Amino acid sequence: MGRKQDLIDTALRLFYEHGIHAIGINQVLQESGVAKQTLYNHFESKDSLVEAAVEHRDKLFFQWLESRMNSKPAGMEALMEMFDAVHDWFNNRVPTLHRFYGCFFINTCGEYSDPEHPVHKRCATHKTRVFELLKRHALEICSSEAEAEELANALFLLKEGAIVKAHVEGDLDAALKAKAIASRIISPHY
Amino acid sequence: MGRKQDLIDTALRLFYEHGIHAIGINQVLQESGVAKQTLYNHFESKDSLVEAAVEHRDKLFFQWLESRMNSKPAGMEALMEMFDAVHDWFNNRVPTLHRFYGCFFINTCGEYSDPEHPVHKRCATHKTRVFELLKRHALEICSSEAEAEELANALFLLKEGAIVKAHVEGDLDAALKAKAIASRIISPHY
DNA sequence: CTTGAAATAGACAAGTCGGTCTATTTTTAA
DNA sequence: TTAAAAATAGACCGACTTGTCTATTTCAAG
Repeated sequence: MGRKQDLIDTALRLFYEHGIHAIGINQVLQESGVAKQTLYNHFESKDSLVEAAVEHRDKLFFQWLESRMNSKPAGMEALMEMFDAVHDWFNNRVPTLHRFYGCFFINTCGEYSDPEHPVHKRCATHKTRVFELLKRHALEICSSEAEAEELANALFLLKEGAIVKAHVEGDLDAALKAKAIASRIISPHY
Repeated sequence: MGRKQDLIDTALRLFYEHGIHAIGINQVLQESGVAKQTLYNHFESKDSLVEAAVEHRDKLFFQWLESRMNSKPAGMEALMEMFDAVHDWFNNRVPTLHRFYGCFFINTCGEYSDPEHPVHKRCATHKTRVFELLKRHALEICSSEAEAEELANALFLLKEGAIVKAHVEGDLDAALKAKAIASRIISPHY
């Protein structure tokens, strides 16, 4: 599993930092120190390497976020912890996620706009997974499923907005501002 | 002004739909019907055409949003109108803005991650302009500058989050959901 | 009608793209 | 130890990249 994972790691790092279409296969090979034939032994095309990179980022990011939220009591506190977690991410305190260059999935959908493209779909799946994570915790403090859905949606939008603001405008406190708004939304819920 | 604007229009359309690095100069030339030398007569490089496209999109988008908001009484109603406006955008009812492929500025920052790059900076400027527009209206219904800043920030994050959700997950009602959340945030303000 | 600017087509350069192929070396297992 | 599998370097392919250059044509103003 060594070479294949090296390729995925290097590809993800370069794709995340510079965008996917800006990075050529040869650069991935050079920086990973893997031979070209080895790449095409493990992947049938660049696109399939891209899919693997997206898949890997999904795993990295989701596991990280889930474990951060699980470090707090389910419900309110876990939901608030999410904002502290992304705050750390924005400020480059999460080595696992590399330096912050916005959301890899948002960036990637900008390059694969067609919603039917497998890469775009894979990014959508990631976002849906995160949303479900929020909803699970929202259910702990809401009196109905519909209310939990609404709350999870509000927190999700604030989080996505904060990611955009942090990346585009370089606002490193975007997560904390989002958290403040979230806490005002969440308080009537308990 | 004919040929130059043709180039900008065509470039913007293609960049928005497919991403910037995925589109070559030759494709812009072919689809606009302009000769290569004419392009390099008006622009010194592809990057400078990219900057012109970003500038143009800023103008198109901002003027559209501002006029939509100005069609309502300043303050609360104008702020709510923003969500109806982007709802129309998401659902392809604003021909001026082309078919919806997410936010061109967010997408572009995904391809130009370096915050010092002129293209990235230009995208940041756009977002700041929109934020200031919101803040101007927030001041109409807030009792302090700080409060207006907070309100504008909340609405801004919800709007950005809705754009992301609409594009990545294909949620065409994202703007209406954001509006519902916004109206609950905004009501204590008056 | 003429002159000069603007636009044209298209060849050309030097380099990169994704991808294939061959031939050699390294690693792994029986 | 030996045989198969995996990885290697690097040539090679055709297409495409941004950008330059020449030579011709279109067009508008005097």
